[in-house]
Amino acid sequence: MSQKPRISKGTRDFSPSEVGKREYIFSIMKKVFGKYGFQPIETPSFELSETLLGKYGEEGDRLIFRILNSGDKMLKADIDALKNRNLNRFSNSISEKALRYDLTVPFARYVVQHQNDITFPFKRYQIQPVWRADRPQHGRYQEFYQCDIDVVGSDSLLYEIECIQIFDEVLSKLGLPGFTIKINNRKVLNGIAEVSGESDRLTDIVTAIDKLDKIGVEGVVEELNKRDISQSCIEMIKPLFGLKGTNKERLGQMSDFLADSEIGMKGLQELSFLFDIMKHTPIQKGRLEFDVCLARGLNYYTGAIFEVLVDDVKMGSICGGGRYDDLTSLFGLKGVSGVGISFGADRIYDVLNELKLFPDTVVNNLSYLFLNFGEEEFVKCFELSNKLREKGIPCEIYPVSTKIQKQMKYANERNAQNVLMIGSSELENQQITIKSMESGEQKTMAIDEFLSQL
RNA sequence: GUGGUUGUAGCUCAGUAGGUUAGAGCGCCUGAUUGUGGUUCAGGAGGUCGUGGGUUCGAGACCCAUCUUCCACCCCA
Repeated sequence: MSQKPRISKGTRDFSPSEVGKREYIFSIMKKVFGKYGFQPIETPSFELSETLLGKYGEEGDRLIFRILNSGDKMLKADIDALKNRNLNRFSNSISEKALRYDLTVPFARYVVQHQNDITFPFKRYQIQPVWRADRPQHGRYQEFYQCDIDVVGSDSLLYEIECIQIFDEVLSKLGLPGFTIKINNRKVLNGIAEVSGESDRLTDIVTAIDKLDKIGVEGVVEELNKRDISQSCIEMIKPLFGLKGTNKERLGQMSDFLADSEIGMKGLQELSFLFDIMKHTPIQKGRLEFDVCLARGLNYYTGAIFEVLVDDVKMGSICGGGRYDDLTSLFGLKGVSGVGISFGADRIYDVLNELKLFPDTVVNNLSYLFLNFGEEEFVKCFELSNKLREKGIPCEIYPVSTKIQKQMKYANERNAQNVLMIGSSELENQQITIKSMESGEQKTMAIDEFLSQL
């Protein structure tokens, strides 16, 4: 009985060229992260449910993949809870583990659990897949990679600066011609809420403003109305949506607006510091931009927030991040401030693909293919293949002595750069024929000469 | 989670109003070409029409369920 091959909703296979491209992205990231002193960690693909549940809000809990208990543990199923439609209780009775939903919460757990072994400030990066039971859409999957870097245990603004440097360096190294690094500060948003007399409605204001890109000024106003924000407040913050001028000018306008808010002014101070320091740093392809309307949905941010947009490509943000003050307190460790950023691997992949920025070498990794002309010839090729591999040159031998036409076709499809031929005449004269698959040219030379020119 | 949308050969898609044996292009295999690929020509293989029910004398087409795809919302990378 054969069955139709299928893969689960929202997942993808990655073929050799795709993995090659992805690894290329990761390798550049890792190199840059390492240069700034970040070290890799990994956490398990699944955690105890209690570690994850309740950390992402009600909406988030719904999207966490849960792992069904197996064996006798199934007997713990709380049938009464099911009958009473108490689904939370029922699912807890049949599941005690869940797939990782993001890298931040497991990281917080890790920091608290290993607090005595860690030297603070602790700088780590983590590149692993995460899972969400979301409904798939273009660019949204149920399994995808996250690349996070975080520093915990210091509230120094130095680390905000490093985040900006890393954004710039990674994305420039990947070849992006231009991108905007948007910066804002939650304290500024706090100040806005405070000044406009709605400080207890911060979350509502933030989620509404966050949609500005998508729904425009009128949309945001409507959204604020829907959320019962007072008219006077709306009128007051509306002008902020259209701030003009340089970063410095905009900061100036904001400082007029926030003059009466201590926290707001603190946020502006932090931002000014960042922009001042960045003057002393060579920045490559990125462009720093202060955007008061940048909000980011996540609620745990308390200081700087970041988002990166690529120029001239229709795509949402490819990176994001920010400062959070109390993430580890969820697991009982208080007073540990952190700042972290995340690279959207899938989106970056799509952008590089669209802009054709992947180098050829990422995909064409087979330098030489030996054709197979028979047993004796094969032995010679085998010897030579070892020598090429000693030099780190990727090569392969065609496995059987079949029609040359077929072997050439294989070379073509494998994207081999060159074909090596040792037939009876070459064997007799200790020679080798090299054919370039791109130009079609070929030449015959002594085997020793071939080896010495590699 | 809410509303909509899609599914026919390996891929992209035709298939009229429900009516014989479900088609095309590309790809694949074989040969023209036993030491030369990406071009050409000739031939060939490949489909339980997503799955399960139902309506009908008869279903790829109509109805229901389910899975999947894509889209909008919620949310998010």
